[in-house]
Amino acid sequence: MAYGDAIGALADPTRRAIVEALKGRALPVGELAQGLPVSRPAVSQHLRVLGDAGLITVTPRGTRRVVALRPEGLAELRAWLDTLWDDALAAYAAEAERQAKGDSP
Amino acid sequence: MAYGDAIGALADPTRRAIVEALKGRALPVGELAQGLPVSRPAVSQHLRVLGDAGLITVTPRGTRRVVALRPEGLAELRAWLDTLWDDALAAYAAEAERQAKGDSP
DNA sequence: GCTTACGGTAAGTTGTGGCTTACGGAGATG
DNA sequence: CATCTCCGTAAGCCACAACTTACCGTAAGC
Repeated sequence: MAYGDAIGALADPTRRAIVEALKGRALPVGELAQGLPVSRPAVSQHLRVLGDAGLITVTPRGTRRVVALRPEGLAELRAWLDTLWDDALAAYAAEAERQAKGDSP
Repeated sequence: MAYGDAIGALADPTRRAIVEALKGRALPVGELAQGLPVSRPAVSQHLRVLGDAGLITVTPRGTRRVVALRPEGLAELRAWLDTLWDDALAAYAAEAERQAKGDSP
């Protein structure tokens, strides 16, 4: 159930802010933390969660650690959401038809 | 930021179980609670959260309250995820190209 | 080799979210 | 009207997650 980890990771506003900040470009941890309203250790802890969820990669470059989005991590979540969407639509249509047929007159 | 509510709602495992249970068909609250490992009041509280997030609809039918998935609630979340996906791919490609060009020899 | 910048880890605090039990109200049924 | 089922709300408890400060590795620059 890896999409559960991903959705759990993205549920936190600070972690969504991190992800949004990484949408354009990869960033070292310090630079990333500078644009956020929390301390740098807090960012480190969030990065661990995002990493465990497979949503980011961290690449050491010299003394910096460059953080980047990892598209594959989103794939599973997208797949789950899509099937959920399809099933919801199907159930919705089925219910509407039941009502149209006069299920409980 | 309505997708935030949606993602927050889906972050909880019990609420995901509720959503999964509703994938096939709409259900009254009691019947829904019967298939879950938590008490009925707990389900009621979860339904409030899911309802506030726009992910379900609750329709009184006699003395029952029938719960159904609401596909539109998923639309915004899907849209956000899709743009995130696109941007992640773009950033990933850009980073790969930077490295190929020999950014830091 | 020493120092400095970068950043992960440890320890402790606190707010909040999910759960339970107990209760109350609305609609069907006789 | 009396009763019974269905379900939402209130109150209280507890675990956990997010944050802070303090500390310690590790790579680079002089």
